[in-house]
Amino acid sequence: MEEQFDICDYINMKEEEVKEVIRNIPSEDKLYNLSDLFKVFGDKTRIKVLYALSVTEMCVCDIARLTEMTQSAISHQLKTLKASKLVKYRKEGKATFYSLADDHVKTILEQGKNHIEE
Amino acid sequence: MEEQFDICDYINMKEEEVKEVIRNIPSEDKLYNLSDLFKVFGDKTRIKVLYALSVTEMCVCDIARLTEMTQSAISHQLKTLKASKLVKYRKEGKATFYSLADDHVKTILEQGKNHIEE
DNA sequence: CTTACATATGAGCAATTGTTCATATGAACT
DNA sequence: AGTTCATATGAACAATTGCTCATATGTAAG
Repeated sequence: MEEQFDICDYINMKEEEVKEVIRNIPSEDKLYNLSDLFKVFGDKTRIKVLYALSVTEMCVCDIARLTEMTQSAISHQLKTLKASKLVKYRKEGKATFYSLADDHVKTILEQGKNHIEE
Repeated sequence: MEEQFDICDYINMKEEEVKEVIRNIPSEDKLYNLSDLFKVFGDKTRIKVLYALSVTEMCVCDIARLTEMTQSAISHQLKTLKASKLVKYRKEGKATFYSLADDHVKTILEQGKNHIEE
């Protein structure tokens, strides 16, 4: 059995706790999805968009206008938000209206706000 | 008054909604803090660490061992987590024991998990 | 079928990020 | 003092990211 990490010699934990920690750490797959989801929230522009959409559905051009970003930048970001299933959309003529996909979005934003506001 | 964004001509919203959207978008300062907080969750290694610490406090070397990362990588990440007030620590001899700063951490992870698991 | 408008998208670039490696700090023990 | 162990930190590098710019797609109206 070879050491692959340059870490300390002793384990400062009870055998039982070690097992529970290992059991508690999600699978690589889940970690990947989870971090990917939070990455999406980790950008000012996207958070602005989400807050805007938490009021009402909006077309791309109005999102751009109210967030003070270019149409292109917003369009790129909406693609990201769509990929994470945080927003959905419907087409109406030339316009595309975006809205929040579900209530998780608001809840996650709310929890984040709680943390920074204390 | 000059146009600074290459967006559409019309506003597809009621005057009232425009006002509410503007009111609802957080200040630059708050957006900065919020996105910065979520950025911290946006990394597999840091999420692993947080899940590990959600079981029990642990010293750096044990975190490294159980997350299968190097001591240095973990130490750097703990610095980030500390800066966001997601973890706290106490020193005991040569070792430093880290633990979750509060329950928001678990709640935020929980909400994220809820979103990806549907 | 043109033209105009709304949105999407690809390439390119600067900025940010996570890891590794080497080294520094600091505590405990001889 | 010197040695060992646990942790922290700085520099460097590859990888990722968010924007801009130019252009493509698609819809509606003339």
